[in-house]
Parts: sequence; C-alpha cells; structure tokens
Amino acid sequence: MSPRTPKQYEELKRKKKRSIIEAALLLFSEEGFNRTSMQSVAIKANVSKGNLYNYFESKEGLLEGVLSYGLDQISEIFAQDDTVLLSEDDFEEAVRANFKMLQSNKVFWKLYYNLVTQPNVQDLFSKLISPFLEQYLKIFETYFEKKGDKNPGATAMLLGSAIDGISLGYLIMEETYPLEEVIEQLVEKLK
Amino acid sequence: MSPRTPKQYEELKRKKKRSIIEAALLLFSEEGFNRTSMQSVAIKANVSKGNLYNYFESKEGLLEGVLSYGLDQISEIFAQDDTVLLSEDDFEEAVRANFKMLQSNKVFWKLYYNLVTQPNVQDLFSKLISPFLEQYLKIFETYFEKKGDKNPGATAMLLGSAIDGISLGYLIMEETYPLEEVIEQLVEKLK
Amino acid sequence: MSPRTPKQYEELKRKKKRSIIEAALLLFSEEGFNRTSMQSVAIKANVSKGNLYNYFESKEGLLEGVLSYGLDQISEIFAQDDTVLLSEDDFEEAVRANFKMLQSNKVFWKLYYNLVTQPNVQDLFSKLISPFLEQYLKIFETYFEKKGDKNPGATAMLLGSAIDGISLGYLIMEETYPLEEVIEQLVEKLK
Amino acid sequence: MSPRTPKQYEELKRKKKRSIIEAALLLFSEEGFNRTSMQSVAIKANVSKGNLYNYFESKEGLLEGVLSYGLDQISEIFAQDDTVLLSEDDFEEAVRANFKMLQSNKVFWKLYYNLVTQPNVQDLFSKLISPFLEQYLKIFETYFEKKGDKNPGATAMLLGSAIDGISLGYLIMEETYPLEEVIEQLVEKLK
DNA sequence: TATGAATGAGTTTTCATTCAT
DNA sequence: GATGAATGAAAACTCATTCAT
Repeated sequence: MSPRTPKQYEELKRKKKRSIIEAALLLFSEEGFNRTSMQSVAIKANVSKGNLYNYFESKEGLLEGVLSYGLDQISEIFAQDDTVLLSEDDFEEAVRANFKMLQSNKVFWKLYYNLVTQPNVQDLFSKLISPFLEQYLKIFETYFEKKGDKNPGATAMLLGSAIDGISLGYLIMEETYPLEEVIEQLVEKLK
Repeated sequence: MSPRTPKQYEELKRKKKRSIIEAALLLFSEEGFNRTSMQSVAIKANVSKGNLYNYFESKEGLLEGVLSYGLDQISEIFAQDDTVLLSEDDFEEAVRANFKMLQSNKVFWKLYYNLVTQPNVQDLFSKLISPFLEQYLKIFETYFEKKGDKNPGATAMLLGSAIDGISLGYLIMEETYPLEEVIEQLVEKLK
Repeated sequence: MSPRTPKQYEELKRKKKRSIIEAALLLFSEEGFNRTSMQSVAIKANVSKGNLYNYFESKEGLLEGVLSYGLDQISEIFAQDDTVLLSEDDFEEAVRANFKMLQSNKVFWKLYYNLVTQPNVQDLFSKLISPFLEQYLKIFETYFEKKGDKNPGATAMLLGSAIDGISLGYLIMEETYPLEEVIEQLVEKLK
Repeated sequence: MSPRTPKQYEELKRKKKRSIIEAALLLFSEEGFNRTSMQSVAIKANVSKGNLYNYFESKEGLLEGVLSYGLDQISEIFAQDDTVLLSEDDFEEAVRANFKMLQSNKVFWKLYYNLVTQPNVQDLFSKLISPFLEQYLKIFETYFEKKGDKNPGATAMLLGSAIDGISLGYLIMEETYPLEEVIEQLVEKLK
C-alpha cells in the first residue's frame, strides 16, 4: 500500500524547502528582492523553476518564507533576553550580543534593511517583525527607567535607532566600518 | 521664424529636465526605483516616453540625475556648515539642522535610504554621496576631539550612525516616531 | 497476502475509473475542459495526480472516457426508442422524454454543448456521438414521412435543431428559461 | 512643434486595432479562445507580442474588443428590424435575413456559440449581447401576439431557440447541413 | 498500483529602449 | 526636440506529463 515513503516525504520536503530558502535569502540579500528572478533562485537551489511553486505559492510567499526562517533563527537567540536587564554589565552584554547576531547573520540583515525601506513590502514586513522590535524596546525602556532616565521611552528609542544606524553602516561598508570602536562608544554614552 | 532662442533654449531644457527629475523623485521615493516605470515618470512629468530619452540616456541615468539634484539642494544648506563647531550650542544646532533638512526633504531621504541598501546601485551611489558624509564626519570628529573625547573618530561615527538610524525610523514610522524627544536625548547624551 | 483478487481487482479498478470520470465530468462541465487542471480532477476524485495516468493516458483520453460514460448512460435510455413512432402521442412522449433526460443529466449536456462548438475536439466528438444523432433523426424522419410531410428529412432536422436550441437556452439560463411552455409550443407546432 | 502626424495617428491606430481584432476573431473562432495564445494572435496580425498590449490591455480586453466589433457589424443590419412585423411575408423575410447574417459572419457566430457555453466568460458576454436578444424576442412576441397565438412569449422563445439550434448545426456541419430546407420548414411551421 | 515531487515548455504580461515620422 | 507605436527580452506563473520510490 505505502508508496515506498510514508512520511519521510515530510522530512525531505522540509529539507528542500530550507535549501530553497537559503538560496533565496542569499540572492534577495545580494541582488535585492525585485531584481532577483525566480529563475535564478531555482538555479541556485538546484531546482526547476516549476518545482519552486510546489514549495512556495508565489514569489511573495517565498519572501515570507525567507523572512520567517530568518526571524526564527534570531528569535532562538533572543528568547533568553526576556529576562529583565538590571546591571550595566547586562546592558553592555545585551548590546554586544545584538551585534554578534548581526555579524553572524549578515545576509539576513542586509535583506532586512533592504526591505524595511521598500514601500510595497512594508505591510507583510511589519506584521512579521514588529512584535520583536516592541519587545526589544520594552526591555531597554525598563532598564533606562530603573536607571532614573528622564525619558526612558525616548532613550530606548534612541538606542534602538542607533543600533539600526550602526548596523546599516556596518552592512554597507563591511570591514571598513569601525564596528568595535563604535559599539564601545555607544555603550559608554548610553550605559 | 523668430530668432528667439540664444540661450532661452537652454533655460527651457533645464526646466523640463527639472520637472522630469521632480516627477521621478516622487515616484522613485513612493514606489521604489524598480517598481516605477519610465512610462509613469513620463506621464507624471507631462512628457512623452520617447522624449525622456532626450534628457536622460537611461533609467539609471535618470536616477543619477535625481540623486544629483537632491544632493545639490542639500549641499546648499550644508555649505554654511563648513564652519567649525566649537560650542555645545553649535553642536546642538548642527544636529537639529540636520533633522530639519530631513523633515523638509522627506521624499529625497526616503529614496536615499531605499537605495543605500540596494546592492547594485551602491556604486553609483557612494561616488555621489561619500564626499558629503566624509566632510560631515570630519566636522564632528573635530568637535569631539576638542572636547577631549577618547576616540573622537568613533564617536563621530556613532553620531552619524545614530542620525541615520533615527532618520530611518522617522521615515518609516512617520508621525508615530517621537522624533523630537529622541533628538533631545541624542543631543544630551553626546553633547 | 490473501489471494483475494481474481477479478475483484477488475471491479475495483472500474469503480475508481468511474469515480475519476464523475469528478472530471463535474469539473469539465462547470469550469470548462481547458480551465480544469488534472490536479483538480485528482483532488476531487481522491486520487493522486500520478495515478490518474494509470487509468487514462492523457487529459484528452480522460475527456474521451467522460464522454463515453455519458453517452452510455444516455444510450440505455434511448435503447427503447428504437421502436417506431406512430401516433402523435408517441411523438409527444418521445420529445418530452428527451427533455427529461436533459434535466436529469444537466452536467453532461452542459459539457456536450460546450464541446460541440470547440473546433479541436470536434473530431473525437463526432465519432462518438454521430451514430446516436443519426438514429435519432431517422426515427423522426419516419414519423414525419408517415404523416405525409413534404420534406420529412428537413423537418426531422428542424426538430433536432430546435431541441438543441431549446436545450442550449435552458442550460444557459437555468430556471429562467420557460422550458415547459416552450416544449408545449414545440409539440403543438410540429406534432 | 507637431511630431509629423497630428491625428492621423488616431486613424492608423484604429486600422491596426481592427486588423488585430480580425486576426483574433479568426483564431478565437477556429481554435477557441482559451487555446489561442496572444503570441499566435500577434503573429497572425503581423504585430509584436508586446505591441498587442498597446491596443488591448489584456487577453480578455481583446476578446471584448472582438465581440464589440462583431456586434457592431450585426447591429447595423439589425437596426432596420425595429419596425414592427405585420405580415407573414415580413416574418419570413426577417427569419431569412437572420440566416443571411449567419452565413456572412460565420466566424463571429462560431465564436459566439463557442463562448455562450463557456462558464467563465458568460458574464462579460451576457452584458454585451443580452440587449440584442431581448429586443429580438420582443419583436417576434408581438408578431405572434397579433396572430392570436395562445402563448406568444413561449412561441417567440421557441423560434429563437430553433434559430439557435439551426445555426449551431449549420456552423458545425457546414455544407452538410441542409440549411435552406430547414429554414423552409421552420417558416412554414411557425409562420 | 500509488504517490507526489520534478520537469520544462508554454502562457500572459511588463517594460526599458528604439525609431519612423 | 517631440511623439507614441513598436520591439523583444525577461518576468511570474501554470500545468500536462513523467518518474523515482
């Protein structure tokens, strides 16, 4: 009865889905979403164009898959951060952890900053990513509040934006950007 | 018949070029460069599609024109800033001036941040804009140096990146972003 | 393990074939042959896409199967009609029987009229259905001949075409079409 | 100032539009709407694939154009028919005129009967063509009413449907169909 | 026999760019 | 310069059919 493979199919399918996502992430990140054709994704993923559509129902669907995949990876790391920050050391560590994540997921973050500014994708985008950002801001707001900051909300936002700006600079300039030193200053000024 | 045109032609041509650029800037900024068709630029600029190519040799050329135009406008404002910053008040004023500029040229800056992350346009881009940024950084570096900062280069970079991040956030979230308060904090922490 | 299957296999196969045909008939009729995908047939018939091809060698083959199936059902009813029509009552009854059949096999007849006008399927089509029509016409021709009609062949053709036209109208307009009244008139004028 | 051609453009465009429509009508009629590719229309019309879209915004738009074109031609002929039918001779003439039209516009009517049974196009279709049919039916209803027919509405519908059926048969069987004789009978029985 | 992943040709449509006028 | 029709390459997507299992 069983056609050779019962539900190892599932496993295979997931693996292929992942490999497609990885190919797409690379291309979307390096070439931009709009400039990447499904064709080129197919080639990079060693899959036929048509078969792509057995895994993702559209190019947008693929993008969504790519983003979820990236966010999943990040959220694993973030999960621990739910604990409240108290000491300045915790703060520094959290900020540094953030940039570690940036460095080890460059491709994803390139795509992120690429998309965040694209008018038409923004919707899909915010829905996936907003929750993260808000949680993130909350944690820092609490920290600044405990430190007696006059306007902890604004300071948290400043921190978030600074992190964004630094990340952006680093992703664009690559090794030319003095990441370590800038982080050093960031921590020192906001700690 | 009338020998009307010594350099009025030049004038006319420049005006039309400008109106094309303004149409393109708006569309590129709102819809994204890739998603904007030459057709729609032509319509918005009240020019025929074919005629566009008498003014710009390609879509990329048009983009280049748009960027130069935007940078020109900005540089006019910046020109005065060449003066050295000495006091903290000068510093604060310079930072605030920066965001004034952001607010009065939203469309351009949207396009800017949209493009800065697009791999393929980066080259064209950096060449046009790098000089500005470097001059900008220099000024702040000098300021921080005079203030006795340990690593004035890095701090200037931090400031630049923070400005980038804040700008980005403001452009994306529009009125939801607490711009004033964040600037307040930025100035206070880095002054 | 159990040696269960001498010709129960045959039986099973036939049943599955039939269920595929019924699914296809429904879809072809409602969506049109071209717009119906093998995929959707497979789903509706609770069969895998690949397996479809164990029963029918191609989409056209499936269509052929659908048509044969439909004609078989009809021919069972028609079989009795071979008897000669003599009285006007027989005539009326025959005509009414025809429309009964139409009403109880709407899906099939929708497909029929849909296909009959499709150039590329016509060939396959005529071969299957011509015999029926000719027999049908013959019967009525005989009837009109016996009634002393000047041109019984043409009148039989008129009747056949009228039936076609009425059927078509009824299938398109569904309940809006005054079927009963039109039949009434048809019988009265041609009886 | 004027770019060589003021509004002869309009004229040229109309001509080309017509030639595209004629190519499409032929293909849609012979191959069926779904089985005809825009590519093949382009080739037949001696136009590039892309250029097609300067004249019609989509394949459906092209179909709409084709239908309007056909209906326009027919309506010119029909226009006269608005006059009331009084005599039996008028009636006969009207019926015969109808089939004249059929014979001189075979391609269009093939397409018509092809589409009328296609579920998905029906909407677009009925909107364009319903008015005609209703006017048509009205005229005959009046005729039958004046003749003292018991159910003039139904008889008019019978006539309409018979005409449909005959047309269908004629279009499918072409020269094999005894059109003249059948018309003869039709007129005789319903007059 | 049964499954569903895989293929690849084909479809509609878009769009930067060219060109005759 | 100005027009807008024309081109053709490329894009996203579909689907009948095949094939490894």
